[in-house]
Amino acid sequence: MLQLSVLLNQKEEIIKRLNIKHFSAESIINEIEQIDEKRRKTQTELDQLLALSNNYSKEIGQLMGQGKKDEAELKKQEVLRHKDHISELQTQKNQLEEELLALLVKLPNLPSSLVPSGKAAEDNEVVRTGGPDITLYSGAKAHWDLASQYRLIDFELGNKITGAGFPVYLGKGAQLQRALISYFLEKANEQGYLEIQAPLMVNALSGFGTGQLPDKDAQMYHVTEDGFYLIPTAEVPVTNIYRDVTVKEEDFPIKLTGYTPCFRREAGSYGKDVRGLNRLHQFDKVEIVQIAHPENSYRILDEMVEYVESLVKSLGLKYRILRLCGGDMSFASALTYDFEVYSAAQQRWLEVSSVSNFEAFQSNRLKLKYKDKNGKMQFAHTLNGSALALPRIVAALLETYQKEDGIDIPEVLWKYTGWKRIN
RNA sequence: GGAGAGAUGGCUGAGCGGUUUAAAGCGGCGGUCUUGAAAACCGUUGUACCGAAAGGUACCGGGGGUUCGAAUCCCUCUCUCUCCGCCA
Repeated sequence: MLQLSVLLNQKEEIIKRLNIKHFSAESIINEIEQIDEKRRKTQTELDQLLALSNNYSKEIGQLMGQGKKDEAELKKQEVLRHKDHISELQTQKNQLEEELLALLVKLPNLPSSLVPSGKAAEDNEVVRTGGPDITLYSGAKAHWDLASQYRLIDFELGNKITGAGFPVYLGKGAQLQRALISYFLEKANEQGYLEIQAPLMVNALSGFGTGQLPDKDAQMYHVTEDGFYLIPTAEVPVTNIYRDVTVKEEDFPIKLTGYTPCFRREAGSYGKDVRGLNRLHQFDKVEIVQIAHPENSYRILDEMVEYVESLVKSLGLKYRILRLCGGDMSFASALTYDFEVYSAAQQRWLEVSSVSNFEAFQSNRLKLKYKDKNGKMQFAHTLNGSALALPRIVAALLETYQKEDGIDIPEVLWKYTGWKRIN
């Protein structure tokens, strides 16, 4: 959520920058301006009346103490004259505040100055490409065929138990999942991230804090009976640890990591996008989160990108890093780098990580602050990234390392799997 | 799931409906003293909003109500603790 004071002071600039996200903000901001003005007026008037009535009440108390009941009674009548007006103003003020929030929440975060203008995925900027070139033997298979040939993943079974997009991993398929999770967590620990096991369901306040709610909730499974949401990413519970928290300036940066399954409804997806492991309703992911001093957040974003790159590299996958354009980035992000690995058999790029700086956008919703050197409260910056999401990594691993008689897995995983080859 | 008790500032913990403008202690910050420190003593101590400022308003788990006036009384929700039941 953008800060109201900033919004009103730099109106033109903000409208211009939101254009990069292809969001026209002018009418919303104008409306905000009007409502805010009404809100201020209402509060000033209300506060004056409350002050008046508080004073009368105090006097009544004193008069009662002195036994001057008649005088007290007169004052009571005086206060009663304003009572209706006070409650009217109070209702009005609450209403205006609600309206204001409802509008504020509609505005996406401002893109940083590095964000390329552009409408869709094709307009993303390739920052760099890395990893080995892959030449497959003729007759190489897509990961879904490999998965069933070696009995690693049973999509049909998941279909039976739950529905499409909930695969069942078996044997070495399941072990590979566990190995990747352990590997990613151990690496994050080495980098100083505190490992967290967080709830897989969150309440609405948490969903609001990180920006999934309101309006963007079509992506989440909703447990209506209890008012909970299944998390679409560990970002939600992990970042919300710091909701309503004032951190000490010297504690920056706060580094957290967590493995969780992620649940996404993915309404409207179809075709080759959802084939095999390409897009699932439930998948595993290790997430890294940082809470940072505003002065350092972009240096930290670079650091996180470097870290994620080291992971992808260590798995020997061909990859590329994209700087997302305004049209392709998320609502809450100021700058996002996506990592894609090459699916050799499908001959397409698959997104396996998204690393973002949200600046103060989430903090403002979370009320996540620190006290600066002058003793003023300021919003912290939040960042997060996948490190990494498993299914597409598995898809790329299977396809990249397939031979005619088996699949070799990267050496870094051996100590977690206990074996080197699928055959 | 049932019964009972509770939720007060950074922490502990008082608080007959009206000098509560939330006591006191601890902690934090500043100062005096000291070569330095400790001790002692003095002062200070939250957040949000309105206001150019002076100042004002709100906040005692959340929401609502009674009252001229609510931390205090009533309703309701949430959470915590104790006991019982169930259970990995």
